[in-house]
Amino acid sequence: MSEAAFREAVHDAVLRWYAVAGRDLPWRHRDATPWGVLVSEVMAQQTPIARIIGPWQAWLARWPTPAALASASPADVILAWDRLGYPRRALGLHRAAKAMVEGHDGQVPSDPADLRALPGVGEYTTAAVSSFAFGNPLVVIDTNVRRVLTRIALGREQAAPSLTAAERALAQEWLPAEPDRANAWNVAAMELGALICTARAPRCEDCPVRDRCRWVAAGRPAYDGPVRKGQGYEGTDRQLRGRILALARAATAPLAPEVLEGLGEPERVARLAEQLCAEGLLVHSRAGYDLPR
DNA sequence: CATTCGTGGCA
DNA sequence: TTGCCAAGAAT
Repeated sequence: MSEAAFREAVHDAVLRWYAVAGRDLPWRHRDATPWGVLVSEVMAQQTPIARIIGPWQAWLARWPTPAALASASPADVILAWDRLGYPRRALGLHRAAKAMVEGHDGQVPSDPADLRALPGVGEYTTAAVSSFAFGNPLVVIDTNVRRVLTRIALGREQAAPSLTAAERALAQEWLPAEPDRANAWNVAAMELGALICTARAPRCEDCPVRDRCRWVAAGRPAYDGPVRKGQGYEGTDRQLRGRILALARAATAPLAPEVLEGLGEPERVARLAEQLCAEGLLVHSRAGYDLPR
């Protein structure tokens, strides 16, 4: 069997699997707008899908268009983001909404270059919105797709720590030529990685391509490559920033200095609070630190 | 190219 | 119990 025929056989099996096993996520509905798709993609960056469904629905109900969000205050945006994590994403979405009002007639741009220019929109999100919202079949490469292709096509457990040119070429090679099929493959490959071909404890018994997967055929050999550095969280700046912002979200008035003292060394707390101000997540007035209301 | 940037659930 | 990791982007 040629490599092209191998790919096509995998496509067929995964697409058939997706048709019956794919999740009914709200941004996949026919009435979902490009704006809804964009919001879902930004929320999903490094945050589990299960945790964003509720917030996504609330967000779209409150701000159904880029113009609606552009009119909100940064504080409302940060509060609505709640605890999805990496709150700079919320500010990025807010700035992106303003940019769409200013430069794109209040619409999510369909031109990939215009999408890519929006704050918080990188290579992945550009491709995802292009494919899922506009039917423009750019190759979508996220952590799921990387893992799926690494296992099925290369027979290895994990992809390299960072996306390589070879991986991009592989994913492009694996993208079906026919546009509709390419778009369907993009979402189906991601879904397979999310539900079956998971990082830990993959459910190979339930995999539609278990009989074709080169990793399974090789006996599921363990990852043999550069050691990945764990994220680490306890005691980090990230943790403390999160605590500062959590206090600000819960407060209805500027945070008094003594409130912040309990979080750690005053110098460090002040440094991080100032950093949060520089990023637009807080403002510093005589009364103390507060959300940018 | 390596780091930084939240939060929470689960093996 | 705790380390791992989840639809990345920016620097």
